[in-house]
Amino acid sequence: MARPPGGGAARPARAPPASGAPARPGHARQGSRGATVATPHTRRGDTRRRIQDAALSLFVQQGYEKTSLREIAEQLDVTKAALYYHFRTKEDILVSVFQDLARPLDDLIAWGREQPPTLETRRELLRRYSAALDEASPVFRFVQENQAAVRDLSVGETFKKRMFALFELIREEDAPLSGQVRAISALFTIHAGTFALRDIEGDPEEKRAAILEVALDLITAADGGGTAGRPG
Amino acid sequence: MARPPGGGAARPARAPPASGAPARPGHARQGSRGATVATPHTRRGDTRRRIQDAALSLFVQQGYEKTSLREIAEQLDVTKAALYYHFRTKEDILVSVFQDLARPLDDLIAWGREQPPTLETRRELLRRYSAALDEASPVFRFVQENQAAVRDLSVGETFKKRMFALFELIREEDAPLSGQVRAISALFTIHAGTFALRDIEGDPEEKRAAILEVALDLITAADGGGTAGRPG
Amino acid sequence: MARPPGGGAARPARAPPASGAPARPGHARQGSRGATVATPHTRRGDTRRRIQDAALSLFVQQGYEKTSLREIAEQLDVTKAALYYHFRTKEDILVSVFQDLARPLDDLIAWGREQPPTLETRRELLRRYSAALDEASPVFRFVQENQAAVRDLSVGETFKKRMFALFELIREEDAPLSGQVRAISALFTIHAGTFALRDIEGDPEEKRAAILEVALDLITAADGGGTAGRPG
Amino acid sequence: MARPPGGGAARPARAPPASGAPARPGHARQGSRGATVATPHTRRGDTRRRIQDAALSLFVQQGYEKTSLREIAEQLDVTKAALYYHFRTKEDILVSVFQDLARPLDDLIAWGREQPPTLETRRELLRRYSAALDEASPVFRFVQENQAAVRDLSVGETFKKRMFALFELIREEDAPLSGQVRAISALFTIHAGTFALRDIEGDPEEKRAAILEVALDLITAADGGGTAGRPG
DNA sequence: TATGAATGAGGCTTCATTCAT
DNA sequence: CATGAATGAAGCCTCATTCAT
Repeated sequence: MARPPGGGAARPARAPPASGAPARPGHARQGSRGATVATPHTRRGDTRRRIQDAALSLFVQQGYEKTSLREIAEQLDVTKAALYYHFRTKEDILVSVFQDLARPLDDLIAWGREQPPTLETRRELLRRYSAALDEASPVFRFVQENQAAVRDLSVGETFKKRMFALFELIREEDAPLSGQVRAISALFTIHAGTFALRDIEGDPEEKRAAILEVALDLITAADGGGTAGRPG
Repeated sequence: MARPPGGGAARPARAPPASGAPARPGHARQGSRGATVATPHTRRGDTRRRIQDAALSLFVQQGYEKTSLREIAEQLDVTKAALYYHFRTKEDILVSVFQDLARPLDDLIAWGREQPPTLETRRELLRRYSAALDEASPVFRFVQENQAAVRDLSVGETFKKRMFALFELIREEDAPLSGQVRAISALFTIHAGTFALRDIEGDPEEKRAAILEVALDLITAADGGGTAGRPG
Repeated sequence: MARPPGGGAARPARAPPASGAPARPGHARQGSRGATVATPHTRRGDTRRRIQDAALSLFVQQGYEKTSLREIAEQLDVTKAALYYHFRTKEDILVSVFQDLARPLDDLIAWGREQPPTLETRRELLRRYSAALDEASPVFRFVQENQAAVRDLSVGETFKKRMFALFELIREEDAPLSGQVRAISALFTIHAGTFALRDIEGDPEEKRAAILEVALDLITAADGGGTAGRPG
Repeated sequence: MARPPGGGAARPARAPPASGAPARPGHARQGSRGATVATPHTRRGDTRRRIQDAALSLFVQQGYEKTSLREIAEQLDVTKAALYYHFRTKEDILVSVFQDLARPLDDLIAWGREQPPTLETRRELLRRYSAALDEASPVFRFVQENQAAVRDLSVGETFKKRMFALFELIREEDAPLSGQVRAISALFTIHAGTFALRDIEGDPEEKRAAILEVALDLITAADGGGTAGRPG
């Protein structure tokens, strides 16, 4: 019977995306692939990827619930049935996008666990998180704006776990409550700030720097103890 | 029919149901009514309110898109058509809930505009915002978790405007970028912190205090300038 | 129990519209009553009439099926329930309008039956029919445009019978087929011509005259026999 | 999905179902297919056509508004959703039926425009119109009986335009008013006569002939001027 | 003489999904 | 590698109607 791939693990033989190699940098428009080294075949076997791209793009634009498979298919000029050749369900598309795009976060957490739990580690975590956000931005934004929809999707649980893990790495276990809050706040500052500042004036790079600065201050103050935002 | 109550604002003069008085304090659980003064609660004529309560409750639990009018009706043991007697559309239910529940935020903004733009005013704004959040929490949580769904609902625009107005009051117009970020961050700390800390240990009142403390520090530091978290 | 009148025959005591007196001439806009002698009470007990007027007006504008009781009620600034105080069903409203407005046609048929079946009688029937159409135009137009909708309403059967009766009076029983067709054609010319020529140029009175002239010619030719349009 | 067949005109190149060829002659009863050349009628792939047939049949029987998609679907033993696979809306079904069936009228108009505007042309137009009516009868009858319903459907405008075009061809531009009326009357005689005489005695072919004769007389008289119905 | 509240049926439409080809 | 055809469930909404007050 038709539909060999589709499954989570059982990918078709062709081009197993394997570890983490091609990384998909831009992810900007549908069908985007490598940047410098142009992949020659314009549309050959990359349908799966194109679906992911289109789906994410629409999910981000309109929300998960409000995006129908019809729309995704239409945007790609493919039939709905084609989507089902590549993915088992609508949720599966989302999951697959996450598997690819949330890796930076996984890597970050893995890295964090290997470091000593010093202030500098925590600061570096924030720096790296900020950078990661810049890259994988769509997924994060998607999660932020679709919390309710995503809550009882497998992806929701996954994501929550990761954020919590990150939080665990960033806070100082036995700091006072205000310290914990500062840690969370640092995280949120990066997270939400990134999106909130979009609508506001200024050079993107400068803005990112400012956000990071504030977050670092927060974490530093957290370390110092309750004297709020003042390490010294 | 000629004048169903469902109309936006222009309610008919007669039959003034809850023309502003009882303010609905808790609104936490479905069907919750007055706290101190026992409202008789005749279960007749309060259907409109019951719909609002049930709807909000479900919207918060499952998200706006995933909550169907059928569910709302079933929960109230009423037909769907009954909902349509009281409200013109699904969105209208949401809007009406907002009209009632977002007032604290409006009041806060109004108050803020009458004050001199001093640091102390900004601090007081944060304090009051924190208190308001505690009360109207469901609506705010709803907005936070349903951003995508709410984006192209009239309610979305409204809410965004209000948040922006609040931001305008809280930031110092010509502070450096990092100051602006700190202002936003203070707001988010209260906002998101309130929800994020729910899943975490500790006494609610203490947590609120800690969150507020951090936010106040942020705004204070913002005032001091770029020296991040350190006013002096 | 409420709802004393409503029924077809059992009208409330107040102002039994009785025979055919007030005739309702203009029927132009909602609430129109006598022309010269202004009825003083602007809105007292005439609700029944106002409903009929509004209903007919909407039925004509939008069609019977597409006009809802809500719309009628809204236009009168009354509740739907009020309509049900005056009429038992939606169809009843239509029926009542017909009862009042189709009388000219009944009278015409009655008159025709008392006359000798001469050509001149037939010609006079057409003349009077043309005049009747001008007055009761809305109902006729309504029937013409809502044939499908009206077909299985009691009103449909009634109307069909009347038109057939008129046809019987106008045709010459044992004329050749083409004569019969000419008779029908004469009727249709008046009927449809009245509506079709609306969108076209010219003075209304002149147009009516022209239509009548053609119809009279047709009936005259019909009388002459098969020699098509030539009496002599 | 990407390209459902339901699209208005721009059908995809492949899968050209009925791209103009078989013209669907009778279309009288539901499911009727070709007459002389036995179409295999595999009951597979002809669903679109079957929908059109069933729909027209029901539209004619009960009227457009009173025919629900449920009924259509039930009659075909298909789900409502199946209808939506083939057509985008209820109106679309109607439109598609028209596109196929109103062509004879279009052709007639096109032909008329190429002829010199002589009396004989006008007479031939009537003859051909009478023949066309006989064939595409259901659609015309449908329009006649559902004027109100069809008025604000795209199909209504279209049809009106066509009838007006035909009228323009048939009348003599600068004839006196009565001449114009005669032209319209000729059209209506064919149009309405065709339906009105159904309920009446006699051989169909004879009836058609009689109707045509009267119409031709009318147009001839129109040409002669005001002497109504008399060619000589 | 009406209204307020509600109902049950049904309308059109869309969705995620399936499966033979 | 994909399409064409279809389904069952459900969505939002509107309608004519009822009945206690």
